[in-house]
Order: sequence, then structure tokens, then C-alpha cells
Amino acid sequence: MIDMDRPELGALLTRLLREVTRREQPLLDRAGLPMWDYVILSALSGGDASTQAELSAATGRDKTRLIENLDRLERRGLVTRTPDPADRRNRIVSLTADGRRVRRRCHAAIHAMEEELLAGLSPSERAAFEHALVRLVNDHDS
Amino acid sequence: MIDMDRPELGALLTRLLREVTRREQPLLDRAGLPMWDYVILSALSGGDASTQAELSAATGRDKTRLIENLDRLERRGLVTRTPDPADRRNRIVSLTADGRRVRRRCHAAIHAMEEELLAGLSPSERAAFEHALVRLVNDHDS
DNA sequence: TATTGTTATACTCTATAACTATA
DNA sequence: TATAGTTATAGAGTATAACAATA
Repeated sequence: MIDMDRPELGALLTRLLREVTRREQPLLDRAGLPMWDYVILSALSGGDASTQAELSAATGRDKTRLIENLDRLERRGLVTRTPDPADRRNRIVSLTADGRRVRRRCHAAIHAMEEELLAGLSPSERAAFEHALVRLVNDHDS
Repeated sequence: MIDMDRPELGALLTRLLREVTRREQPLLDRAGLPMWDYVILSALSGGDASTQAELSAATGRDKTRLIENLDRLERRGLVTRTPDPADRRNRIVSLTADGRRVRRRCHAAIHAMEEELLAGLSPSERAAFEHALVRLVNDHDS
């Protein structure tokens, strides 16, 4: 009985993600943004969350570790934290105009990097890949 | 100028990898294998490396952290370390018959899990996805 | 009593440098 | 001198639990 040993999904995804991260790092460094800070800006930009608890769930960042990111982002004037009038335990996190600008610039740079990374795929291959990736992520949104 | 904000590759890959890992963990726990131990067994099984330095490069595991994994695997009788006669600084790492068995059993369980994870894709979607993934990883083997 | 945000503590992981034995 | 493997140590990242404010 021969084991074909097709490479595992975990191994493939790990390698590809490592490469994406490697290329992304200098782009974020240029903006002075730690990776998690950028992830948080992106989640806010996408409207995925308003309170810190929602932000934690949306990004997968532990709520206790989220705080140092928000502290730094707030200090830099990229986000604001304001108490929710409806339930004053909550704090609504919002992007400032500056935060939106910084995030958009980073996103553009990252988008260009991704174009380059995917350039080896034919248009149809690429469409199929991205479509399947989005499908899988949405199907299994833990 | 409207920013379409297509989700980024990094975010998508992170989420999917998180889900794969979450499903893989109990399978490895059942075999008593820490994640890295399994990665190392797999690399050896694939013939990607023979010395520890090569193993480190093949898996992306730091050479100093590799050692505790090899110590444990050797203690359990799943791998052997023997000095290379040609250059006695090197140590050749090999799978034992037991190591091969353990690794094959885990691989089978993980393979079944992946089948389930990908079940939502049509056969053509799935083929396209896997093909593109392998292409991208091979193209950018850092 | 339960929940949001926060702080403190302990634990794990990781990176660095130093050591040995070979070459 | 340089390299493979090993060990030790310090720093960063992480998880847990406890706390204050609010419901």
C-alpha cells in the first residue's frame, strides 16, 4: 500500500503565510506599525467591530493583549476609545481620519506586494484560488 | 476613489491555518506528538533532510530549538542520531520503523480531517485550490 | 451575579551568544 | 579559522487569574 504523501494543507499554508509575512514586514516597518496594530486598524476599517470585546473576537487577539495595541494606537492618534452611552462598560473604538489614512496607505502597499506574489498564476488560476480561499474561510468561521 | 477592500491574503491564510491547526491538535494529542515533533517526522519521511542543519532549514525550526524535539523523539525510539562517518561533526537523523509507523498513522488521520475540511468545495474548485497553493509555495521557496 | 475593560503574575516560546568537538 | 551540534540565558510573547466599574 503506497502512501502518496501529498503535502499537507497545514505545511503548505504555513510556508505560504511565512512568505507573505516576510514580504509584509518591511512595508509595515516603514509605517512604524507592529503587525497586530495593523490587523486591528484593518478590522476597524472593515467595520467588523466597535467594542474591544468584538475587536478581540474579530481579530483573534486576546482581549488582554489587545490593550497595549490600543494604547499605542490611541497615543499616536490613530484610534479613539469612547465610553458607550448605552452601556458604559463598553468602550467604542473608532478610527480617526489619520488612522484611516495610515491604514489605507499600508493596505495599498500590501495589495501591490500581493499582486507580485500572485503574478505567477494565470488569471483563472488566481480567481479560483482566491475564490476557494474565501469560501473555506467563510464556511469555517470559528 | 473607492477602496474595494478585498480581504488580504495574510488575513485569509491566518484564519484558515488557525482552523486547520485547531482540528489537527486533537489528532496529534492522541498520538502524544507535539506539533513540531510531527513536522520533523514528516520532513524526515519526505527525505527532505538528513543532518540536523538540513532539518532545521527544511522545517524552518531554529536549530537550537530543534534539539529538544530530537531528544524526545530519540527517547521514544522514533528517530536515531548517528555521527556521519564522512564528517563527524554532522549527525544523521533517521526515522526508525516505529517512527515511520507513528508518522503514517498521524498523516492518515490528518488527511481524513482535511478531506472533511475541503468537502464544501466542488472537485474542480478543490483541484484548482490545491494546484495553486502548491504552485505558490514552490515558486517562492525561501 | 455577570460582563467589560484593565492590571499583575507566571509560564512558554524564541533569539542570542557562548561552548565542544570536529574539520 | 570555520562549522555542526549543544547549552545557557535573557527577552518577547502568551495565558490565567484577579480587580474595578458598570449592568
